[in-house]
Amino acid sequence: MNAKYISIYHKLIEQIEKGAFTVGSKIPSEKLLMEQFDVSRDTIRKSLQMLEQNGYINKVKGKGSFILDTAKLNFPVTGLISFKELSNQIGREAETIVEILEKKWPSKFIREQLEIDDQTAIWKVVRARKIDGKKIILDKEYYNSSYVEKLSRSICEGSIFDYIENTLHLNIGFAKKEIVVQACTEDDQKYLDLDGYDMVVVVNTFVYLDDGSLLQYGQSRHRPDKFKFVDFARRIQQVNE
Amino acid sequence: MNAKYISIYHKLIEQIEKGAFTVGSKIPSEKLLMEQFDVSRDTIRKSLQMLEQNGYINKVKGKGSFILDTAKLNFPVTGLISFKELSNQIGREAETIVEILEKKWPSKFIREQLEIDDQTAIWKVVRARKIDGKKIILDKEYYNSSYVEKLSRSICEGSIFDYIENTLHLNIGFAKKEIVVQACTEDDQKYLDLDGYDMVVVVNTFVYLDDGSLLQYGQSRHRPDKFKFVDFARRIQQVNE
DNA sequence: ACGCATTTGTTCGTATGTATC
DNA sequence: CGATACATACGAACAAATGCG
Repeated sequence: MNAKYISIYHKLIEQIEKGAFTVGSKIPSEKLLMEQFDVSRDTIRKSLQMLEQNGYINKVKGKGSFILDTAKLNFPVTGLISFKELSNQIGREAETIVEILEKKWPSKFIREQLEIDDQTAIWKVVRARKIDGKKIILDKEYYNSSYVEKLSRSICEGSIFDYIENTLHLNIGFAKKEIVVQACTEDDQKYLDLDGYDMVVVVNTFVYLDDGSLLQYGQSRHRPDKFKFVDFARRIQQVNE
Repeated sequence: MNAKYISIYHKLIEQIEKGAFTVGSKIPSEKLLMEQFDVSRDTIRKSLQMLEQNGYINKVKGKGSFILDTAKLNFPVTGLISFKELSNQIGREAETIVEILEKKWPSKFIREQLEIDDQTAIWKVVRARKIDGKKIILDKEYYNSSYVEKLSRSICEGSIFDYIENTLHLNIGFAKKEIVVQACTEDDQKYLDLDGYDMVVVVNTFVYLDDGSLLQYGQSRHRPDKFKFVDFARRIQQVNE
């Protein structure tokens, strides 16, 4: 079903995570991989480019592609990842409590964030996230109901993204996140176990569909001592002329 | 000097930022761009892929490539960018005060972070960053002296990265950043105008050279109300099999 | 210092698949 | 259905960096 280069990308990740190559060592050359997978160089290069962009390898001209220490780089937190995927990865007991679920008309603030008029209803979802018995994240999300017509409590207890992608068959395209720190609000105190902290880390998120339309605005509010964001970045190519 | 696709990438950015295309509109098709720049489709596609990855456009199969609202997406903060580049971009009066500059033997903590032994000297640089008259960022950086032999006060007052790339001709490859929030330390109180805040946002950074060797470990400590981090992410391709 | 083999980087060409309109 | 536009895949050639003898 998938493109060859994507399936090779996943196969290589599997090998890397299995420890088939030691950290700092070279992976087979493009020529060898071509033969192993019986594909063209173009296809292998696309797979390797994905590995490079996602921080698995570092390519050096004339030398080869080297495995990076993904454990040390504390992967992956950059990018779009849902709370459910995250809790699966960290392997800790996590629980989601749906505090509010309602379809309503948008306030001025939400109209501005979602770029809609007052004739477009929205779904408002507020969920507290419990890890190791403490409520440390408060997620407030607003969905454009033109794209998500119906939401239920049971969907919200699982992964809304799962529902959007696999049931509604909408394709998430990209997202913008903004991280700031704010004084905590009454809602934070009401829904979170703040443990004395008077500030929260706020991650504002705008999620767009494949075709560029704005699906969701969300605020993820974290207790400061439990927040961590990891980013992997490559140096942007410079102009030499 | 540069590769064609990189120079076309920069030319297209220039056009986009000049407002040659309106937000939400299509840019010329790959076929047209091929003719305009007189290059192959492969070259154009590489340029467009870079634009897409850096959040300038959104490509939709069968439709075209659409301009994203880069102003709204609040560019660019993701990725590697030095304080000097940043202050140029935001266009505010910014000043750097070099508080500490010394070559010394590494502590145990720094040895672990930089993955060196106690025979490798390090450069320690502490700089306060003043914006609009207030010291709001404290940068503590440690460089492996095997790569950076000499540092001077005047270099530190400008951009150390400039010096590393343009004078030492070392190529920065990639970096890992980690964002956390911590209680402020004595140093924070000593060097920053904290304005009553008792927490700081800490960005831990590991900067690697082209060949994968670790050049720098740094802590960038920010007053919480003045901190903002923006991230642009694309949905990672899923397995469909 | 030099040439040669290896490896990745860039560019071109061509063909076919798939989504949109 | 046909035209357009982007996606995937293969092949080929040369450039540039590296390592070795």
